[in-house]
Amino acid sequence: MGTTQLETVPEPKYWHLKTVLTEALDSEFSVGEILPNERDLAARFGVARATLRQALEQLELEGRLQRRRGVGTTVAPPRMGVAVGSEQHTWPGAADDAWKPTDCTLAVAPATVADLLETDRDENVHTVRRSRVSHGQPVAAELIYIPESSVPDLSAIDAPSGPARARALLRELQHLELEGQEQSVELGSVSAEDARELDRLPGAPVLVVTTRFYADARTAAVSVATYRADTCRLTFGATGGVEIHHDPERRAS
Amino acid sequence: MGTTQLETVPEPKYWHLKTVLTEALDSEFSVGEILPNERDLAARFGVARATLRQALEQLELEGRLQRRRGVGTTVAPPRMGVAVGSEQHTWPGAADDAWKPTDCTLAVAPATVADLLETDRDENVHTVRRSRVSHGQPVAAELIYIPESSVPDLSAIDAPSGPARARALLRELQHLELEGQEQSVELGSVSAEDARELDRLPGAPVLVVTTRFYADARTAAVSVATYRADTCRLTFGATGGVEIHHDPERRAS
DNA sequence: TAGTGGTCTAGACCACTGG
DNA sequence: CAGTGGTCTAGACCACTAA
Repeated sequence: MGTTQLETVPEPKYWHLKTVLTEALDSEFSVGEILPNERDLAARFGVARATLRQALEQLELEGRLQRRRGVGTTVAPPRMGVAVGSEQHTWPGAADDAWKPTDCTLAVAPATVADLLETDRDENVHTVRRSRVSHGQPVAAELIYIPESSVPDLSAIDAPSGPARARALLRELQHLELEGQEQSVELGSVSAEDARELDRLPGAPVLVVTTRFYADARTAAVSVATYRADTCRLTFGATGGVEIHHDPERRAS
Repeated sequence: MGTTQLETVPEPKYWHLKTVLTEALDSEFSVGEILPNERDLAARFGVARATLRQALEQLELEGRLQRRRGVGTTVAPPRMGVAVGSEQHTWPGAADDAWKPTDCTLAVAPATVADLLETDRDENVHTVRRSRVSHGQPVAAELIYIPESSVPDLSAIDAPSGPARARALLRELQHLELEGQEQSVELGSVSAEDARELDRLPGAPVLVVTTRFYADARTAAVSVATYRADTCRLTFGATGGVEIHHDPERRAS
C-alpha cells in the first residue's frame, strides 16, 4: 500500500553499518589513522555498542581494521603476501631466514598429527617450534613434528631442548631426499599458547597450514603452521616470480 | 591469602565454555546429532544466551558445529578436502567436472581485479560465473575475469550471456598456452550475492582464493573463488596422490 | 588515572523452518 | 503454528594501555 520499497529482505543494521564504514574507510581515512572510540561511534550511528561492535568485528575479520585493547581502533594496512608454498619444494629450515626456531621437545603428538605421520598415537616424536616474522610483525607460529626414525643420527647433539637443538634437528632433515609435499589450508582460531606469540587474543581467526613432507616413500615430517588471518594473505606457487599485489582500494585522502 | 589458585589470567566464560563443549562434542555426540537449543544450553551452563552464542560462534568457525535458523544446531562432519591447486597447472574448465558454469557477462571488473589484469579500470572484461559442488553441497562460487584480448575469436558464439556462452568462453581459453599461475588465499566474509549460492547468511567466513593465469607473457585471466570456510579444507599440491585426510577426533559414541 | 576495547547480562523482537 | 537461531538494546564491570 503505502510502501514504495519492496524490501524483500530488511538488511540487518550491523550489515548496513559495515557498508557505510567500509566506504568511509576507503574515502576518508588513511592507513594507521585511529577511529573514534566504540561508544562515540555507536552514538553517532544511533545504535547500541554491541551492534556497532558486530560491524567492527567483520571489518577486522576482513583485515580492514585493527583493534587493540586499551589503545583503540586503527585502519589496517593492506594484508601482506606471505609465501607458504613454492614450486621447488624444500625442507623447513633450508636457507630460509623468515623462520626462527625457538625450541624443541620430544613428546607425543596430537592424534590428528600422529595419523598423518602414520605413527602410533602414543609414540614420541620430536617437536620443533618456530616463529615467523615479516615486516617487523609476527605472522605465524609453527610446530614441526618429526618421528625419531626420520633423524637417526642425533647422537652428536647434547642439548635436550632449546633453539640450538631445534636448528640441529632441522639440519638433520636436510639429509633426507624430499620426494614431495602436500599442503592444506583451513580456518581456525588461535590457541591460548600461540596467541601470545602472534600478539593476538585467544580465539582470533587464523589460517592453519598443514604440510606433509614425503621422503623415503613415507611421511617423514608434518608441520602445522598458524598464520594471522587478519594481516596475512598466503601465496602459493610462482615464488620469486611476479608477485600478486593487492591494492584493496586505491582512494585515500 | 585464602586463594590457592594463582589465576594469573581469569579465563573468559565463553572460552571455558568452548573448551567444555569441544570435549562434549568429542566424547558424547556424533556427526549430525542436534544439540539442545541455545536458551536451554545457556540455562544449563548458567550463562546468558549471548555468552553461550559466543562459544557456539567459535565452534562454528572451527567447523565443529553447523547452525541453521529455524532448525537448530547440529554437529558438523569433518571438513572436506577440496583441491584448489595442482602440480600440473590447467585452465579453468578443462575436463574438470567439479565446476558448473552458470552465467557470463561483459562488464567492468573491480579495481583490484583490473590491477591484477593490468587493464584499465574502466575497461570491459568477460566475467564468467561458476559454482562448485562437492559431496552434494555447494562449496564455492567463482568469478573468472577474462580480458577481451585473451579470447579474440568469439565471433561464432551468438548468445550474449547464459551458461552456453560461459562454456564457450572457457573453451576459448584452452587455446592459449598456460605458462604459469599464482594463487593466494585470504580470509573474507561472504557477499550477499554469494551467500545465497553457498547457502549461508551474508557475512559468513569464507576463504578467498585469487588465481592469476599467465599466458603470452602477460596475465590472461584472473579468478576469484570464494570457498565456505566452515566446511572446506583447501588442499594444494600432489593432487591425485595420497590425500591428507583429517580425522579431527576419533572418539564418537 | 582516564580512556580504550573485551566480556557479560537479561531481557526483547524478528526471520525462518517445519509440522 | 510453535520452536529455532539471528538481531538488537541499554546497561554493567573488567583488563589493558599510556600518560
